[in-house]
Amino acid sequence: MRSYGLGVTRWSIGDLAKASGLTVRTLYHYDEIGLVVASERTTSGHRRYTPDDVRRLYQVRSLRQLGLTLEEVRSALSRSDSLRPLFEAQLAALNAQAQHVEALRSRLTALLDGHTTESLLSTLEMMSVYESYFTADQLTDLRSRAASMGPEAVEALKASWLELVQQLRQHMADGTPATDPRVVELSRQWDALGAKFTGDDPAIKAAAQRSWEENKSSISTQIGWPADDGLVDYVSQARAAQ
Amino acid sequence: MRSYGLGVTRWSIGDLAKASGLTVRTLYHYDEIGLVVASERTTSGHRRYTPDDVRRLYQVRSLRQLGLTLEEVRSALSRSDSLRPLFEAQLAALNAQAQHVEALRSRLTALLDGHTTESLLSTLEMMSVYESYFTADQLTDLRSRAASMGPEAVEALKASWLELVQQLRQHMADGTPATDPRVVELSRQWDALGAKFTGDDPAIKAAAQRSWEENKSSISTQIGWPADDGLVDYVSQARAAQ
DNA sequence: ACTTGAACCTCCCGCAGCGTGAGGTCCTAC
DNA sequence: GTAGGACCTCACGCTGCGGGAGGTTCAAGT
Repeated sequence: MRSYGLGVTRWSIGDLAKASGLTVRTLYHYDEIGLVVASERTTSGHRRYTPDDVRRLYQVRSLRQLGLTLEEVRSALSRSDSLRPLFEAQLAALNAQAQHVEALRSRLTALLDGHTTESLLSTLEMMSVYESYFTADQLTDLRSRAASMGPEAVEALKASWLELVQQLRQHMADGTPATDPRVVELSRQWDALGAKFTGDDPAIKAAAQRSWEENKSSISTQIGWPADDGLVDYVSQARAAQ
Repeated sequence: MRSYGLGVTRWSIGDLAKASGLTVRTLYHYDEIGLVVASERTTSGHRRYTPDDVRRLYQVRSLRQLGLTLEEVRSALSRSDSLRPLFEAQLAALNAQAQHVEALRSRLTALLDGHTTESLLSTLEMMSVYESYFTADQLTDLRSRAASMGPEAVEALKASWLELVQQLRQHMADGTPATDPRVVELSRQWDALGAKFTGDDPAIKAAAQRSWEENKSSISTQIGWPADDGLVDYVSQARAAQ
């Protein structure tokens, strides 16, 4: 910082960086994109920040500390009307982000609590391959069943399952109504295949049926499958139209 | 998907994208970086994914859903030892992220609850310019005082304040001990300047003094100033050495 | 007056994880 | 034969800077 008499005060980029706690590179960047520009230059080209520039920088810094992007900061400073809507939107975004992080956390803790070290990846793979349409309890059953079935049979079932899912997604993408006979037929194959996985033990079947109904809406968030996927509901509708 | 008899099943990139819910571009990307490569190609160069490729893709997808980066996924799949340490590290990272989001949220809600629409930005600016060394209540007082002082006087004070902060940061960076006479002198200027801001109303002064002592450790987190900044403590030490 | 080291300047590449064309080839169906 | 969809390979764009190269300029000491 440097005084030129009569209260005329200018800042060099390095001093401003130290005072604000930002880096010189960051100030260059803000200058480049026109967010905080040094209003003056020395004859040799060195930036000189005026008090107005400094004030703007501190405004930018405080808005950044609320988690806004640089573009959001720019528009916040350009429009003179209320900042409240912007802040409320930001709060909503933060809430969504918090929810997302929380979902990841709960899944990870559940995984770490419930499974032995070696089974982590295989459990994950099962969860993923079977498209999250079974609960964690069911997956435990399934793994033991898979072990007794032998790897080839499991591979064959997987392939069938994947083909089913792919065809159903195709119909969804095409906008085929769930009541379409072809979709209904696929949903029956879906259930039949599910039965092969769950086996013919009536206790497991009943439990699968029950937990399916109970969890179908929460499974997607539990396992992290995007909630707007809709495949589960699609199949449910087809099953109902049967 | 396509069968070539005897259970030999290959997937085209489009079908695999539909079945997995990822985009074709994503599969290209995974192929480019060698994360999930199509083991085969047709004579014309079209990718054919084998069942092993498909399984690997689902493993990748499930690990991605836990919030791992692509590099973390790669190393997780390459090393055959336990995934538990990796998952625990990821959980720790998620916890830190949750804390960060929570801090932002609380600051925003506090702002939205406590201030009128028009004062949001000016409050933020004050908070930022005065380096978070006053509480929100004090800032309310200060704004009214600033209004009665006139803008030029306020600017002059701001400039002095910024210069002080810059010099103190410089001493901190240089490793000057807080007991150094120069630093002690600066801390006295700091207090004197603070007195100018808080005015000579003894009630405000006392409140400022009290809340300063009460809040000095929590202010940084409240306002979001990095906790490792240390400038507040540095000044406190210098004041004590006086 | 000269030197030296710190501070400053302007390019420019890099990062994660793809999105989004551009421009060309291939495959299948009619 | 041809239309349209699926596939291919570049290659640039996004966020918010970090970091380095290679060249001036400034302030202080001799």
